[in-house]
Amino acid sequence: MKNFSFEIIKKSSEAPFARVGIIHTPNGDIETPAFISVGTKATVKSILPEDFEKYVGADACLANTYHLYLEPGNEIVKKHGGFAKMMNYKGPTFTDSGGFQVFSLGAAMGVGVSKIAKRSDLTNENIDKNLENKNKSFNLKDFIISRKYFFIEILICIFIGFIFRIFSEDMNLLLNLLIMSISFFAIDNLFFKKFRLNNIKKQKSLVKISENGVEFRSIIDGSKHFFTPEKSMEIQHDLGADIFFAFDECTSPLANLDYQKESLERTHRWAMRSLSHHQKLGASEATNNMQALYAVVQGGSFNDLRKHSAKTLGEMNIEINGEKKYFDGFGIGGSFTKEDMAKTVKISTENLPENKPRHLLGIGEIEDLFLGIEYGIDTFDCVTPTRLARNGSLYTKEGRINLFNSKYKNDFSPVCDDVNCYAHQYTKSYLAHLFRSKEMIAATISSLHNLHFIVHLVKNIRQSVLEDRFFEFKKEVLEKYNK
RNA sequence: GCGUCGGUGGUAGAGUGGUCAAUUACAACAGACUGUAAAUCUGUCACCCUUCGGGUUACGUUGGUUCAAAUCCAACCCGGCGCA
Repeated sequence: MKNFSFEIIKKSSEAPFARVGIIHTPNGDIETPAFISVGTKATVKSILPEDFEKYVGADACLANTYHLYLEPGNEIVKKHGGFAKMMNYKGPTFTDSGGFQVFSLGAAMGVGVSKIAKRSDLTNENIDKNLENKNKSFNLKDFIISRKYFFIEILICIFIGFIFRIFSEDMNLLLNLLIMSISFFAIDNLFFKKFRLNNIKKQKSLVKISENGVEFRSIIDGSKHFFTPEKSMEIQHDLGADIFFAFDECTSPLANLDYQKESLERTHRWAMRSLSHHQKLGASEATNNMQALYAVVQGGSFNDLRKHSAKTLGEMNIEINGEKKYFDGFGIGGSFTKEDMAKTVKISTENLPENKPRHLLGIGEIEDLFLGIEYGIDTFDCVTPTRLARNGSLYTKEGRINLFNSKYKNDFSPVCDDVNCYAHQYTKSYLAHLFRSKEMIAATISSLHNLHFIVHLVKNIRQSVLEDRFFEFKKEVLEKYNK
């Protein structure tokens, strides 16, 4: 059984940052660049773990701390000997720290913000609105809109106020107003409750961030849980992945510079606490392995912050018995616009130590994979292939298709023209039928296909770097895909 | 034959005098999805005009009452049930 290490086999002669390497882990090697499939709750959704190994040909998979902590609970996972054993998966594994849920259940909750923002959304107005949402829990406008007969209620109250005035003419105006407002709430609650429009109510954030950590509300039952960097480390030690991440905050793309700065510094302090607690915990009790810990570079779309973050985390260390312990690798996280992605990734990687692996968190569209590799990314993970697959979208060399479109009812061509792909043996028409009739294996076949497609695309990009024809391959693939 | 209940958009099924081109669900047709609140979500869904908006025809058929009818009345047609 090997300990964690990373070796670079070749640096691209064309793209100055691109490289080919191997990450050695106790559970096998990952030939980089590689796409890591996501299996949030210790299952790659809709696929049997054995089929995942057999048909996808992926090098590794990634699970999530927050989700496994809530269900079935890290103690239970630990008793299985880690999540990989639990799901009978034999390859290398990752766990995410729960840092992404700080965003997805927090700033993004019910607001319709994705971590990849469109530049058009990044107006000052939206950024201000984002701040407002954070500061205000009561919104007068929503209060009024949600009451269908608000003005009738007001009229009734004014009428009541009027009557009171008639009966005692010397009544204090303030008292009169008080009576009116009390009667408003009384009437509102007694008679107009059923006319409230609840769908206007925004869903509230499920997280509260403080210096010490993050208070989460369970998405399952609403119960309160407090994550600190130490707690995240402990859970991830129980989950027993080969590679895991320091607890961080994934900020909203709508956050302004001041907030990004404040959050970044906190994420750095959390990184230090993660590193030190990881060393204190030692080898994972679940697996008896010393896991590899990655820090997460943040800083949004701001160049200075990204550079600062990469440098700080790259140098961060803790001295144990006279030996300095550093992070084993680095994740690049956070949010940015599509346009800023290249710049952001480049600034991050060029300021990180060269001999350590870099993982681009949650990125995985076709163009982005080329982009990431071009700028020195070694591993990716992304939910897109499996989520799209479940929703009826498939990757093809000619672009993405939606199998729900009526034209596929009569399309008898194979789902995939790669004979090595499991989906090759079925027609699009059949798969379209499975989707329309809501049959479960629609998701299975599609997920196998999409994962196979992406995993092998990255493998092919790796090969193209080895053969010094990265740009040629990129052009060939993207031209066809975006046609 | 008598009695009784009913006939609403592709389907199921609300509405029972103006707020109704008609709630809702399903189906259909599109779109979205980037460290998984996601087998999810959004939009369109009578016809016409250029969007706001406006116009036309529509709740079995025909006629009536009314300023106003899917909604009330009458006759007819069709269906379920009960009795002969």
